[in-house]
Amino acid sequence: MPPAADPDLQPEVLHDTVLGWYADHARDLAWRRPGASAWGVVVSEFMLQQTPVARVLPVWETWMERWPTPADLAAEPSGEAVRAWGRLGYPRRALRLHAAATAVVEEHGGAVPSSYAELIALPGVGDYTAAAVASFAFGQRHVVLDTNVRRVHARVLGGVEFPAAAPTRAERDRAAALLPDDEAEAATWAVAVMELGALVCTARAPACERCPVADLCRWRAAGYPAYDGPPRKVQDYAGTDRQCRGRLLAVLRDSEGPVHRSRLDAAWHLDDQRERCLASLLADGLVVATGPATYALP
DNA sequence: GAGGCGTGGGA
DNA sequence: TTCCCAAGCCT
Repeated sequence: MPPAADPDLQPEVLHDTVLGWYADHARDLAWRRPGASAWGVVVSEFMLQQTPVARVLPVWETWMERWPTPADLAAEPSGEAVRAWGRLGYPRRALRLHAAATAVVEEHGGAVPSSYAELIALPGVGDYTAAAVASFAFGQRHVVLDTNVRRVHARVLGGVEFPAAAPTRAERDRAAALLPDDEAEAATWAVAVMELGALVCTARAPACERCPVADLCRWRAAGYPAYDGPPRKVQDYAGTDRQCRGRLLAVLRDSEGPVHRSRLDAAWHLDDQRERCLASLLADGLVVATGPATYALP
């Protein structure tokens, strides 16, 4: 067998190393257990979009107990999903999950579809979530490109600290080239690389001393060059419409029935901003007007 | 394609 | 305390 151009990055070596590490270090997350349903995986993926695992766990448990199937959720008003979403953040995800459950019932007989094409057609399901569900719930071979995977690839393969702001074609091709040929192995590879990024190759403090592929890592080999790309944008929060919307929605979430406008007025001090945010919540369908001056969850 | 969209916690 | 970031999606 001829020597590879870059023996450090033989795919088989990376596969074996990462898969071996995953076998020993994978977290025992509820949605990964053998008995977990495809619906359970879908629910977890919606909740995990931009929200840490630790905060998702308890909500996922109560959610799945209350709505063990898509039909169970679809049978309730979407407002119940928003209420049960609690403080996970980005509550439009709750609305989309409810809409996805409805679509599963109406278009797929109540069973979560298994193909990428059908999955990505569901509300709130983008490229990542479609690939993740097809891979994790159905064992298929897909490029699963989330923030963890992108960071691991940027470092180990690209030799840089962070990936570009948005996935590039080159990144996608690189990930595809590295995907194991075997379907089952590819599915495990996808979750294993994600887990490595989540537990070891983290954004702020990578634990290279615990990393199974440290010896293969180009970023490490290059001496950990500092990030020199465009500024990575951090979102402001205090005083933004997002915070205002959150305050308003919290009032409705914590109330049994419709609330009077005065309750919302007390939740935010700036009149113009409060009105604008209430209007946007109504437009999003997160809030409905139940009377001349009363509002409720849908 | 850039910007909007929640919330909480660790460093 | 402040800053950064956490399994994205949609317009």
